[in-house]
Amino acid sequence: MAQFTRPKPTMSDTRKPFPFDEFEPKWQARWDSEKTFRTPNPGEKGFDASKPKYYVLDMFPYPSGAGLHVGHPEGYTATDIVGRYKRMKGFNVLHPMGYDSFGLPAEQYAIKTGQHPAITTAANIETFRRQLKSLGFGYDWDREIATTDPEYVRWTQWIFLEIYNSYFCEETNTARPVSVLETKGWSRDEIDNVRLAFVADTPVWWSPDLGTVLANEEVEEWKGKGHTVERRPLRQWMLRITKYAQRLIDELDMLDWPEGIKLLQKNWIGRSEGAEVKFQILNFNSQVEVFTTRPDTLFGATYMVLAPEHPLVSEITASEQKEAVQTYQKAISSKSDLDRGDLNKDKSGVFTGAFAINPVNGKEIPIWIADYVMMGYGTGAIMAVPAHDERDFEFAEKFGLPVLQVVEPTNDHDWKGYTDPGTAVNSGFLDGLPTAEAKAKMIDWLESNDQGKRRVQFKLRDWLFSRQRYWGEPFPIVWKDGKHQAIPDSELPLLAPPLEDYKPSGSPEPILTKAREWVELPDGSIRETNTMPQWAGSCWYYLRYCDPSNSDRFISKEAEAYWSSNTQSSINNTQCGMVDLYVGGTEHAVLHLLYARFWHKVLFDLGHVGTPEPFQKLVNQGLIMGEDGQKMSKSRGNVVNPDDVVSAYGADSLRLYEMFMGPLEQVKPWQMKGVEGVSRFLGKVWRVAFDEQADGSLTISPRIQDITCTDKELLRVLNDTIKKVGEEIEALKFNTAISFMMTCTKAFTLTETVTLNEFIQFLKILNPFAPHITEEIHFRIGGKVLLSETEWPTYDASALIRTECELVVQVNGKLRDRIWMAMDAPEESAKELALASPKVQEHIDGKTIRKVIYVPGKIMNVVVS
RNA sequence: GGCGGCUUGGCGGAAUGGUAGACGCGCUCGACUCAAAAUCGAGUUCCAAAAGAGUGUGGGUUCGAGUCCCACAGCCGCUACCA
Repeated sequence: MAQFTRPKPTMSDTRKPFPFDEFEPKWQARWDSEKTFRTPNPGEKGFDASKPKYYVLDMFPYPSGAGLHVGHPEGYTATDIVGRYKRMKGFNVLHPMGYDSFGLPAEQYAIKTGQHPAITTAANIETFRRQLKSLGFGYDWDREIATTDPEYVRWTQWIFLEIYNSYFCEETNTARPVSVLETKGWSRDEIDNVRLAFVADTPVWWSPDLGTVLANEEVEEWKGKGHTVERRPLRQWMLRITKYAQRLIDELDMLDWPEGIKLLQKNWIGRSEGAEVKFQILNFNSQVEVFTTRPDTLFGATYMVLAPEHPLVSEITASEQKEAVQTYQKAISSKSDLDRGDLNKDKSGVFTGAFAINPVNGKEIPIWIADYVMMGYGTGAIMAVPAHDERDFEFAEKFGLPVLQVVEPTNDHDWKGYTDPGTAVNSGFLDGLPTAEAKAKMIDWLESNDQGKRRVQFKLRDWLFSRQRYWGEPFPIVWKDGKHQAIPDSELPLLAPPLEDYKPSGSPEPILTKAREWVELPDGSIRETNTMPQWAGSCWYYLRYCDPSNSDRFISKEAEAYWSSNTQSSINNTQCGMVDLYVGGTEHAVLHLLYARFWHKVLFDLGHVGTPEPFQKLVNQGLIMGEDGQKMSKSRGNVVNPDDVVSAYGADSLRLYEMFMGPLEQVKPWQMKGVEGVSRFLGKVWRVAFDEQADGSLTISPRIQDITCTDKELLRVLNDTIKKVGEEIEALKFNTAISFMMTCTKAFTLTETVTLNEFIQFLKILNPFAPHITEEIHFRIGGKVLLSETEWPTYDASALIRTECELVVQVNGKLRDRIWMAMDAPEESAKELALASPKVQEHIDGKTIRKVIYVPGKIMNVVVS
């Protein structure tokens, strides 16, 4: 059990190093009542248009019943430090917080506790808010939002209708309103076929015990939690994210995101270039299209494989193969995903009895079905080139199919199973060409002979956007005469009706169908009963923060323009994302971050927002592990509760510790001893200011004096610290920033006179990290204003200048001596001093000096042999 | 299998190609105390000391490499028959 306790309390040890339990709540109450961190919008009282904006965003939490986890304050403290720092540097800082309060987990929790999700959600939000406030974060609480608020739901639904009422124009590569098509005379059905939100019958992942379908991307997560999923063809709402695949890849280049996350998104979108090839089926009027990235190997295609679910299978299967094929199909459909993919890589398959004609040489090749070909990717059919594809090779070996070489390796690799580029052989008009050229030539041939064409294929699927659950936004859609249509804006928000029983029924019917009175409208139309996934709310919350109580628009033009302005990109000077800094966990690398980018781009295309991307700079905080180095989990009993840390050491200590643990982005283990360490540091700062009397009362230390500082060394350390801490905050290197402040505190501890001005400067730079204790000290030593409302100190560069230095002298790269000399000593005199050193002499004696490297102020390296 | 990340004292971690181990934890010793806690001070990579060795392993570039290049190993994460 990693339960932690305060070091054994003794009779006299009831007092804490500083009375955080008294002053932390006091300052929190003051910030709250004075709305210290309120940020006015353009047009509002107190708005200063001369200041540049800085938008620093946290990934808002899902308010679970478990309350805040120590992982939350990690990112939240980092953004709070940056936000408070930028504020002191003269920015209008937007630093908001809210709750991602819809979703499956909330509903699961409600079912478990037997309470309505609205009640549990409200209670959980209450807990989260209390915990967040107890950590002293400088949020603008007037901007607090929850995705379940009716006013928020209203605009989520409104944005959905914007998407619904749009199509993707291939010419402009942007979304446009479908009204454009109406004026062009498109029919209703034609328009419905191109909407960015559309209804489709597709095989989807259905979970009986959750009572809903899941997006491809969510399946693993819920399976991991022990839920079952099965494949079912169901009628679902989809969002046409695939139309944005290319832009979602290309526009990553403009973002200051970790390269790893960009790569993760690129791989998820999965672009591959190749060709679509048509194969005529022998004795049938049908053709099969395959997608291949290696059209140059077409001459080597010795068989074809269809996915078992491929619609053509039943049509082309020869009667003598029917039984075998059907048996195989049945076996595959009952196979779980795990059997088909993860665990079983053994190739299996059945011959259909049919043959396809290779368009390039007229050869008849057998058509098989096999589960290694997926219906969901490409065309659900492949041409198999066993000589140059591992999977095809394995399959051909197993079933004795011919293997024909068409690529000559460039190295001494055996041609069988050689998959890298080489030189085309046995390939007619391609012979002798390197792979890249052979691909191009084959595509030209296919296109000019109408046998295929160039094609770019993406792994990304359209986004399955509907759920059958209760705790989500209802679709603002009604069905009339079998056709869907939007409800008028005036009816938004469309809220779910109250339901007594929202437990999964085991059928794929949406739960809202139970609310008959709500579903059936007087004019005979019927409400859509699906609800939106949890992602819907998190796709645009950063926009709503900018103008949270606007009842006319999801965000006003003015607020959008101001909070999108002046975003600084480190890559090129283009302004591309709205949010300057976005901090959150890596678990959202592909889902939330991809969906939000997609929605933002649609809104951008439609002219509702002015930037093509939502988040300019992204930083992923590293996971905090348990004290045992394992992932924190209830079952391991290594979970640390932030409330316990706050009551034992105070909020400032928790904040400081989480920042001191190590680099923000790194995975780090929790160490309760480390919290004690930073708490001790804060105690030292406290004791610079105060002396404790025998009776336990505090008096201001007589060392503090309001006079001009003449202590050069103190001035040097302080100014160096001011400079470094500013730089480190900008670089998000909070751990080293804190270590510099520890060093500076030591200097204050050792000096005889603590000059007031210098000490207050120090309190200012510590303030973003430990806001409570710094305000308290400042107040007690006579400060009249809030430190957080003062300006960030500028450092005095002249105080940093050193005239002397300790020059390191090396002989052949090995450290031999250190010699004090003038910082700017000329090379000749420095050399003279260095060579005179007995320790250096010892190592150059009798040898020839070949070279002397001199870096003034740092190092001298004498090279001898 | 693929992709990404990581590897530095007893521990968390510092180091624009320039003194490896800042800062903190822990530990040791000392001061204060009847004693302890708290606090303050000194020390703490390894080796008994000197010499030397030392940033996962092996090479390379360089006057000089934790840092750059090549190969390899181990650990962690994500992904997985993507044609």
